[in-house]
Amino acid sequence: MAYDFAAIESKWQQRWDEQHAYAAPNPGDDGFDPDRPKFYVLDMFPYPSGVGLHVGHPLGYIATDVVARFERMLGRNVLHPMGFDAFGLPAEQFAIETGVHPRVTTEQNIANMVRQLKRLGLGYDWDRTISTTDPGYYRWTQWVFLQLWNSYVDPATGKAEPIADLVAKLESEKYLVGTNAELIADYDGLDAIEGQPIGSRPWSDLTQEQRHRLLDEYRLAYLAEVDVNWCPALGTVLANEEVTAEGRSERGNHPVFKRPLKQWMLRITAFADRLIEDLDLVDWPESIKLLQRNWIGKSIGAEVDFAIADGEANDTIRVFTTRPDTLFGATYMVLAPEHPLVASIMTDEQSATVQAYVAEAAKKTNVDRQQDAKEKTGVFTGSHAINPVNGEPIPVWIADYVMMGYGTGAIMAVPAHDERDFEFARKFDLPVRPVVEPPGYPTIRRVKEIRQAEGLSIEEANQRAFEEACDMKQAYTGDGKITNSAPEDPDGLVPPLNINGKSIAEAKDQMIRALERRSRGQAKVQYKLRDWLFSRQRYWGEPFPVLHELDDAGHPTGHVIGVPETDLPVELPELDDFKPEPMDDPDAPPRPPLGRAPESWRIVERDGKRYARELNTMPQWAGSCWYYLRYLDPHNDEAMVDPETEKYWMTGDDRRSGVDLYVGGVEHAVLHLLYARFWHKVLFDLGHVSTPEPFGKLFNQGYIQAYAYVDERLIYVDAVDVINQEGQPAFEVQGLPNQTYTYNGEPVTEKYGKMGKSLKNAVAPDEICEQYGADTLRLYEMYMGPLDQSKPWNPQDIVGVHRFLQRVWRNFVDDEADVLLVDEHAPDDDQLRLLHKTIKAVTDAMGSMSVNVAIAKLIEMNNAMVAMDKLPRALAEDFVRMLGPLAPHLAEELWGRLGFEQSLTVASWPGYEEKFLVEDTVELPVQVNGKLRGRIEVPAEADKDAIEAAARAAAESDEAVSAAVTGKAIRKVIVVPGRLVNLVVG
RNA sequence: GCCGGAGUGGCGGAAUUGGCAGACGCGGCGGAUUCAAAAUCCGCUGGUGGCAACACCUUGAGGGUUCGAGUCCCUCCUCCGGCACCA
Repeated sequence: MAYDFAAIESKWQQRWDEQHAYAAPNPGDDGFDPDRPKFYVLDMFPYPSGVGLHVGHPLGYIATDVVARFERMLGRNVLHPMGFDAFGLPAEQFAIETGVHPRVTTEQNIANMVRQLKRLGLGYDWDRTISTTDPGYYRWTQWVFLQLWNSYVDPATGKAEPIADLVAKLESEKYLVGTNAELIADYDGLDAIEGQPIGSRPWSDLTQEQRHRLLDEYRLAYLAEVDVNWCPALGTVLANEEVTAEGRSERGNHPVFKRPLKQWMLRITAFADRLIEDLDLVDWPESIKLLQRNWIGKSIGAEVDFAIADGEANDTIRVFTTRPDTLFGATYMVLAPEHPLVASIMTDEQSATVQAYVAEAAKKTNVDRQQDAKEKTGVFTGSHAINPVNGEPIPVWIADYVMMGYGTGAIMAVPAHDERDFEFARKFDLPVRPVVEPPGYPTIRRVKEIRQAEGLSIEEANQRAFEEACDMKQAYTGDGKITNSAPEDPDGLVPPLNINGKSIAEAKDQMIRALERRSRGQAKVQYKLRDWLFSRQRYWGEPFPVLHELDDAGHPTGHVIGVPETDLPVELPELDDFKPEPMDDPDAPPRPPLGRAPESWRIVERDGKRYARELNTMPQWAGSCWYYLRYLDPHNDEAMVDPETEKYWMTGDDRRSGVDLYVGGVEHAVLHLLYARFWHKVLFDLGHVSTPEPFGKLFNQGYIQAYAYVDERLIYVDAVDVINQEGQPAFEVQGLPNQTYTYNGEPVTEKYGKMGKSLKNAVAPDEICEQYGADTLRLYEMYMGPLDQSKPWNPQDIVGVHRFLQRVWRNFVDDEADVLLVDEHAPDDDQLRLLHKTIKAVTDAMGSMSVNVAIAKLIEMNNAMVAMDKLPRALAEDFVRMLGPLAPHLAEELWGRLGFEQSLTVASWPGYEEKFLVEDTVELPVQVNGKLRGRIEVPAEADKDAIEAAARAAAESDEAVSAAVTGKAIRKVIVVPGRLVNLVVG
């Protein structure tokens, strides 16, 4: 009988399904063994799309399945779950087009994908599967949201704590409330009148309304008016990543506008520091850590307040700078065009120019601004500000190279030491004053010389000296010593501050302290990270578990209460029409689809008051922020997850905290992976989870790429139907040089990219399973190359691994007689050595996720076994065990034929480590003058002397070695234990 | 522009992390089987020279460290990813 993969695979898939073979027991369940260490291996769960999986999707799933099976083999209690991230725009869009409710299509899509996944023989614990759209699931998404809403970050601890604790601290006057709603704990040192710090008040002085507002300022989930990407044609806000570079919606290509809207926000910025620091706790690719660090974008510097010289006396312009040390070099200031002070500080003469510039800037999108970045533009406001350290008035400009969205939207410009400021100063002929002396350049002395020689002013001499030092080509941003500080203030208003000769780091420090003493600034840490815009005007998402209080007239009062936990979930109402409402007017108020829900859903009465439900829904990312926790205890109605269960799966003694291995694509580097870490930290602070980080080890799999073809209009055509000039299907005979391709007789051009629907080059796994079987597909995908690399799908290569499986089959089973070719004779020493070597290599390779190498070793071993007359049983059994994680169906079948009743792929391998991982002898290469001449076998424990002695013996006895040494003296013997011996002769 | 990562046969890729470069697979060539084809099996397959054993060359380019470099250091080139006026 030939290798009948179809029969074998369906037989075993059915059996695994019936037996719930991959169900992992929780503590307290039947079959739970507390002595087994846990191993939690997780895939990034997919979106259940209507077209199902293509062969690129399961790449990561197969890898985790191999690891899961391997770890199970080593005796661990393995949790390997799968679920679906099913809320979101595509389902809704599809529903709008077809009129079928998204729940229906979602369920169909999930069923289809489960079928596809099972067909690949992936050993998931299907009893634990979840879908984010299931009310039993999103009930807990809402619950987590309420945790956020009911928490604040305490300034003393930096941790999330219940908002009730804040109330208690305010009531006991542990905290007073400052003028800007800041919490003041240690008010001993502040100026006080009658024991109370100026400008601060106790909680008891606040009105009900003020208390409400104050708490809302601190909640981790809050409502705020923010600038959002508003797409009137789609009737919804969009996330930045849903907007194209041209400022249009990714779906439908409609214009997108920036506009302020009141939206739910999550205070992720309160965790910015910890999100950076705790990256040190996890085993993630450095590139991903770097991406997150850059995204959070921490800058350490200072805020400095500049008084306005000739405007209203009270106005100050606050700037953020990372270079407070260069404050003496600030020769002008720049405000972003959107800066709120622009209108009040421009002079009458300049107002027309300024207004024109501001209006022009408002029309530009961010993208235009970037494209215009090469040419700086700006206008003078007519006003001046006072440099707080030398009292000098400097002009205030407006320019769009300063962004309102970062820092304070205003900068002090130091053209001598900032490239952008330099460029701007050159263009508008503003003074450039160097205050950092490049090493080796004596600026101060040179300035003096120039002044004496040419009788120039300080300003002019500085300029000249700087031109010499920097060749006037660019700003000097390197290290150096401070110069030019502390010029005298003619009015004597500002005490001189001399920091000349200090290093940049020292000068930053001194400058900040000086600013603090004068109340003109303070140290400040700035982040690029923004708070997370958390609401969408869509139907197919989680409803918010909050209620808006209404007054008697039915208008919102602005007060919000949380829905009690016992009333969760807030289910999505049934709607006949869930379309978002398109509108032409970009300023019209949004009308989210939930506004069309029946009044019985929208309006709630509680304690005699009327409340309106929130009509926005949560964004796509919400459900995926915590799903890895729900897998642990998916049917729990009492809690998100049982604490004991959470502790067991998320903490391990000898392993990393959290999920032991998390595999997914890089595209989630800064969104999902950052959001999930944020939620996890909140849950950690509140005591709901036991680890500070959710994912101990992260692995990014590469993409499967494939050729794609575009016609003359640059539109992708179905790749499978493209033929080359010989009439062969291009998709099967790939990568040939100098080919011409046609589609329906029309010429097309070959491209190359990520496999997927948009390039029309997707290959369905079902086709491959049909033709070669799931084991072949699994093996091929693992064999293509390193898991973290992108690699081309090449159908020709599939036969290679298929032949391997056929060879394995023939090796074990006689084709004609259908009998086993294995008997009880003992393997000889060479065979055993080969087996040990292979198992060691396979183990090492699997451990380092190099599954492709592990497969190569198995092929090598099988090729060696083919040459044997009959397989010794000991060899055969261990070979099948190693094959188990990679080709589980075939391995199960052979295991059964070897006479075992118990399933192989859920069993552990007893005695594995003692049996194979102990090496007693090692083979060392022997070199003569760096050239390999022979090998010696020495005990693994041998010390340097013993190895040297063995090598000297080989120089006498070993033919090749002695030939190389003959006639020459051994001058030196280099011994690297465990590695090599080198005889230096001459 | 800045920050990452990578360059090895005709192709995908190995190389115990400084120790026989090219494992394993594809493709190619030759052979077996077959009326024939597909499938399958066996042998060869980095380059140059040689009938041959063998010799020499070879990991993007150039230099360096070392008994020994694909691997480490410096300079340059190319490709891929991320960020992009972030003060």
